[in-house]
Amino acid sequence: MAIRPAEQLIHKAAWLYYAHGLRQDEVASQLNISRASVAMYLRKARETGIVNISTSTQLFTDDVVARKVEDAFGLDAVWIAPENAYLADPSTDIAVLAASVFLELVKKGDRIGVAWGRTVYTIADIMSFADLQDVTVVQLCGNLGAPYSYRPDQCTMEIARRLNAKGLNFYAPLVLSTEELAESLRAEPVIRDQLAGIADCDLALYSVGAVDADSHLVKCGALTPAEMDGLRSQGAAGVIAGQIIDARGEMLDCSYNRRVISAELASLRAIEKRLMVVQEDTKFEPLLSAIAGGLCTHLVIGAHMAGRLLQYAEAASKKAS
Amino acid sequence: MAIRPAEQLIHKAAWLYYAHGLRQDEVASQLNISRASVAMYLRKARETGIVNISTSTQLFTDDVVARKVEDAFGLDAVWIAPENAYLADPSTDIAVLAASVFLELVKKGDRIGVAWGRTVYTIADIMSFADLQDVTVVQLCGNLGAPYSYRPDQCTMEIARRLNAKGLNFYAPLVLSTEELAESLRAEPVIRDQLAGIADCDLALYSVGAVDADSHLVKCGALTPAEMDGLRSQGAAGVIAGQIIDARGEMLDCSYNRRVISAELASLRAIEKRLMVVQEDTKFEPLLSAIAGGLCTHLVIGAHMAGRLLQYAEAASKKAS
DNA sequence: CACGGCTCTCGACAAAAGTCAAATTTGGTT
DNA sequence: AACCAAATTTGACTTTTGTCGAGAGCCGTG
Repeated sequence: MAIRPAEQLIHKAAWLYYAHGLRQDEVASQLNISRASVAMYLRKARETGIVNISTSTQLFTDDVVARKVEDAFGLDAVWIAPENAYLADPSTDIAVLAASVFLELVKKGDRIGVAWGRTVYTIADIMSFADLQDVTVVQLCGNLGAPYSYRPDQCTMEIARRLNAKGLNFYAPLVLSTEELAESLRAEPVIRDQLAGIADCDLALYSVGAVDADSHLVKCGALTPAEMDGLRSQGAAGVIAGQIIDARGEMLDCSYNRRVISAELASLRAIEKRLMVVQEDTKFEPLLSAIAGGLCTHLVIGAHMAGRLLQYAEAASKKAS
Repeated sequence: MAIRPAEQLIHKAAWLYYAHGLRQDEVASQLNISRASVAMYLRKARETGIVNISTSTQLFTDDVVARKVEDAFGLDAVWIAPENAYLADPSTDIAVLAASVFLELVKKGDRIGVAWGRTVYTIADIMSFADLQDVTVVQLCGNLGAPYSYRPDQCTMEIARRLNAKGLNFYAPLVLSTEELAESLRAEPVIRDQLAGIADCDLALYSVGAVDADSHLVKCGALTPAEMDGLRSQGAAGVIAGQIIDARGEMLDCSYNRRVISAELASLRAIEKRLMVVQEDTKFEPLLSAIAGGLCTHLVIGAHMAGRLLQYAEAASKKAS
């Protein structure tokens, strides 16, 4: 990377420009360099996280609907991206919101668990940079081969890079061919330590997957569409960190789950802040299961999904009374 | 202030521009308003603290000298503004740095004590805006009349305004004419509560004053130059929140101090983070006294002052050995 | 209902910031 | 010492942003 004096210059330029409010040409003459260089330094400063530009996500929690969802499902905080008037692509809006919320939740010294999926990767991709030297980002589940562009380790590393944090990868496959092999691999010191360290996280970031042929598990070849169907008829309701959960949010008792190397649900529940982000409206049932299983304390969803959740909660409470 | 829909628009504009990275004209067409309005909304968003632009103060603590000062005086953190190559007015640089450091130290839910003086007011004046709704800013000392533009309550209120926080003022004069009156006023429930609440603060912001005719105490008429001289010969070494301290950083035993309504030193010491900012090089002795009295855990000073502190510490350790 | 007084909005211009290819410096290697 | 490759810097150009006065809309009041 850049050597010492360059770092220094970037910092000085950022300081004069953002803190003192000088114009770029003023900064340039102060530092005896051209204005173009100043512009470049400033871009680097933003990319390095030396300067931080963050917008409050207040408005998205202030929403009445968000409050209702919090109450109905006993969640700590809910953010709702208004799907209507905003952007062409609503799912981008959810990801941008999720990235902001994530950065708001991260604190110095934190240990962060990151799972895997299109949603998580999208978030990592649009997340702005920050300078959190003493943060550790740990991978929550084993790796999957290359056919897909967003692999578990990539999610972890990309987020670590953006935060200027340490990334801790999982050097094991997500799923193995026999239960015995998975068992012995889990007993390996390297893997065991990594798994044990998950419960020590302060914050987790994941989504929940649907149990259908579109799932990453199918696309990556971990499961065939037929196997997926079979699991569904056995009660599979969602996918968390590469593992199949049932409607109560508990691990489904099946061979696949026993062959997987990933975070135990108990470890995930031990994490104080569990940020779940759901982009697709089709993931209603999986989300319900995850909430039921206590796998989520903080939630980022779209307006439509929020509506469905509320509708469901109201129906449930009516039936109860 | 602005009504609801306007707030909403500001927020949306800020969101699309800063979080999504759209251009102003794109935001304008999204929201069906002119680009000029977008520019105006964005300015308001910055002024309201809906968007936060902060630059890391890392570089100023990373300094070797800063480390040495920390070690020599047992301080938690020291920031040094390099006085040479930067700006025309070095004292502005210290204030800007102090404001950034202050904003970095403030956390949600904090209670902040603010004292009074030119330094504090300068910091308040250049501090950028933030949106910390659940923060309380309390005034550390009684009020002084109007001849001066920066009164204690103004310092408090201005900082509260910038943070979008609650301001808690002190409705009592800083200094009274008799000790008896001060005594009874301190016993008043309103005042007593305020004084008692100071020890509950999480963060304090103050400077230290010099004991000379330039002091605010003299300029505001609380003391005459002659009285000031007298106090100095009695051992006065500095001014903290309107009170006179001696070289050990303890309250000087004098009539003036007994007539003052202000935070007790013990309350100040009970505050976890005590951020002291010193702009003028002439305040070397007062600063030493304040440090000696444990009135400061975090320190923002200029390079020259840092040099003098180190020189002093080295001389002291040499004598000791 | 017409009249100020008020804020909000817009168009046009000026100022500032971003970009890119060419030139220059830097650091390392033969 | 000479050379090359990579990184840095710059000037010239384009795009984007800030600003200001004019005009439009919106009350409460006489």
